[in-house]
Amino acid sequence: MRSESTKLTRTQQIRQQDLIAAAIRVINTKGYAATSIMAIAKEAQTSKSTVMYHFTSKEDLLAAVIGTVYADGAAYMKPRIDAATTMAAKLEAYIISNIEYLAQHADQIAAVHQIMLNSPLADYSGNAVELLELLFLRGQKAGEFCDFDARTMAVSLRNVIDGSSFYILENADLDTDAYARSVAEMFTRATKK
Amino acid sequence: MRSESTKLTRTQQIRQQDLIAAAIRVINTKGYAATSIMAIAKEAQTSKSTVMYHFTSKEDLLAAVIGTVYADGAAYMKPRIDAATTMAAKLEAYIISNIEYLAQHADQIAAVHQIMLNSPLADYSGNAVELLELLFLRGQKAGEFCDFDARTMAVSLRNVIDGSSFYILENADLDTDAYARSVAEMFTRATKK
Amino acid sequence: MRSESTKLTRTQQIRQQDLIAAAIRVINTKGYAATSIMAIAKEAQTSKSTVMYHFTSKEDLLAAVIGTVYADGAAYMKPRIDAATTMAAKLEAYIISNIEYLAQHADQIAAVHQIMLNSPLADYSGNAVELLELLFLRGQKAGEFCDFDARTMAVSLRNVIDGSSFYILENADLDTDAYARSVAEMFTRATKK
Amino acid sequence: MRSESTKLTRTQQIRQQDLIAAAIRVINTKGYAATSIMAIAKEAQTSKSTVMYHFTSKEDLLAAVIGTVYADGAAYMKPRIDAATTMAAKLEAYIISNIEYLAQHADQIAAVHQIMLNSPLADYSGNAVELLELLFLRGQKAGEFCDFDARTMAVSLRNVIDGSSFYILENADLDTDAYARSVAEMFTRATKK
DNA sequence: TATGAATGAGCATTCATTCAT
DNA sequence: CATGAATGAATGCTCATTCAT
Repeated sequence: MRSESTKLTRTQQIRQQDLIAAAIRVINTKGYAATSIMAIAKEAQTSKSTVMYHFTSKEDLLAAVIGTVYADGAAYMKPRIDAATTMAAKLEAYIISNIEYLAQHADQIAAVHQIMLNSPLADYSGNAVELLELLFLRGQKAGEFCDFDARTMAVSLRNVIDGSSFYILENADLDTDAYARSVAEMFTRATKK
Repeated sequence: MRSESTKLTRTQQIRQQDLIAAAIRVINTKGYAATSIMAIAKEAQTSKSTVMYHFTSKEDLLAAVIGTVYADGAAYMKPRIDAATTMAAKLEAYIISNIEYLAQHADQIAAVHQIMLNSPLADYSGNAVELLELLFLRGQKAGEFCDFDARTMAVSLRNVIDGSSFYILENADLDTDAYARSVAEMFTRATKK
Repeated sequence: MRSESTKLTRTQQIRQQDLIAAAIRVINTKGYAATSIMAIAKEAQTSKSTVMYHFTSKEDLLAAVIGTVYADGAAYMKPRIDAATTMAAKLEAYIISNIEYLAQHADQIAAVHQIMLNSPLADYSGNAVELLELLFLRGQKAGEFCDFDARTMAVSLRNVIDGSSFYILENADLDTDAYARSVAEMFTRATKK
Repeated sequence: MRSESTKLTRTQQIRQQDLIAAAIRVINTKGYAATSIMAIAKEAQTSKSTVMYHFTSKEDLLAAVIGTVYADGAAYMKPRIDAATTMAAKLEAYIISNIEYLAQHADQIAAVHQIMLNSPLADYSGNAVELLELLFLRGQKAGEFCDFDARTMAVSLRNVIDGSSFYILENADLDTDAYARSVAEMFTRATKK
């Protein structure tokens, strides 16, 4: 869709980020259905044509929104997971860092969810379930985890985390750290030997 | 909107069910955003006007989709949960009967989810979380469950179950009974003393 | 358009009059643009199809509304004009009986106006101007009226009378008898030798 | 609705005037009810979308039609009325200048009438009747006019003038100067002592 | 690099009309 | 006599996209 790796001017990058930010704001403010290029342009104080100039298509812009958020999320989580040595610790790090990231970027996450629910864009979450499944299998092989269906556990964990963003968004006064810890404990309990 | 009193002709009922089924198929196939009356009509092999003749508005049709699905879900689960005597057994019955129902009506459920996420049609799910929370609190008071945050657990369980319909839909060959049992075991382990 | 002189059943006549009355009510209540066959049917407590059964087309029904009102008006005015012997007296009788009729059937007249303004239905007012022009010419030949352009006078009088129905409708508390007399005096003055 | 500040491109102004002219033609040709955006677009030899691009809504376009017409009518009449010194002369100036203006812009005026009769767009005619009534009352107080109901006379004069635009439009070969003089004479006669 | 103009496709909805019963 | 069902055409309007500048 979008020009993948062509070098972008400094200004170009800034504009694109502006537009992505505007798109996120519009989605969360007006809802996905009302998120037209026109609305995004107005939010970013430019013209429709300018948005199209930078992204060539609506799908392209929306994909960029998803891409940006996913990359950020992974960048935040990876070092925290890597730092943990045992599989159980990695699981805990995964859950907590993921929910932390969610809580800090609730609006971006919500926007991404809306996009993915409405347009059958290439499944960016992609191998998230598979990677988790692998983590569980390794933990079982290492004797850290008890016996359970690794795939079901992986799917369930993703469902819990993905659902969390709505829960957090709807309960602004929630203690998200406590919530993250609760979920981590729950899965620790559900997996430990 | 639609006829309140069930004075519907035979043909009317049949047509309406046809159209509801078509709507469900379209939502699951093309996504909510692409679910236009035209698309539904084409799926049902009729004309746009015929759809409007039977439902007066898009919202009416969508509400009918939700309405037909929600009622019997509860009807299926309730006796199964009531039959269980301990809270732990009730939890297991809840999870298994819910996922069973989901599996048997996966496409309808998925469609309902999409409608409810995208349009603010009366929140039918209502107090599902609260009822679960109550179940967990009672189980803890009865000494059946260990100590955990009942609300987080309730939210997580609903997230896992709600997410399941998409998972089941996307994995047609999944052994849903085994999946239901896995999820039940997982929550049994996460809650048991 | 409509079956002109075929004998109508008693019930048929009643139904048709019901529907004409309903149409007038709808036009005055909801405005011409919202006057659909459906709306008329609802007002008359029947179905769309029944309206179509009695009138075959919307245009037909609307023409019937105009026809009914015009016939009534003429029936009311003619004896009063004929009773007058001089042309000046006929003019006065014309103006006063016309405005009287207008005042007593304000809603019907208003409906007719709306229909005629919106649909280019055969000009039912037809030769109203010509007949008036003739009256003026005869009055001038008889030496009752002064010298003026008979056509302009005829057109002006029709404009004044036609405009009156709106004025009467908008000023419910108007003394219509006094108003009718004022207009009659005005034209008497404008035409007398 | 439309741009308030007159920052319009050259092309924009031209296009807008084209479309306003097309709208007037359609209203007078096909009647208000048949005046759809599609019909206007076809008349202007463009597409529906282009009309919407320039006016954002049908109401907006129709309001623009009214707006462009109303202003200069008053501008044309006022100096002519002010130049007259007696009330009788003012009345004559009013009638003649108004019908002159009408005759020169018959189609625009007729279109405006149709729009205002059918949609409740701000009542531009406003206090026209009241102003005329005042003129008559002053003339009576000054001893120039005879005794008559000033309001009825005012309403009648407006009805005659307003009706004139249709009459002029339908009789293209009418000598409008003579017509204007006839009407003026008629009201002079009807009001003079 | 940015944008004004234009447009075709699509949307939900309304409506007059036809047809079979 | 009356009506339920069905439908094509049209309406105002939105939108992504193209193109010339």
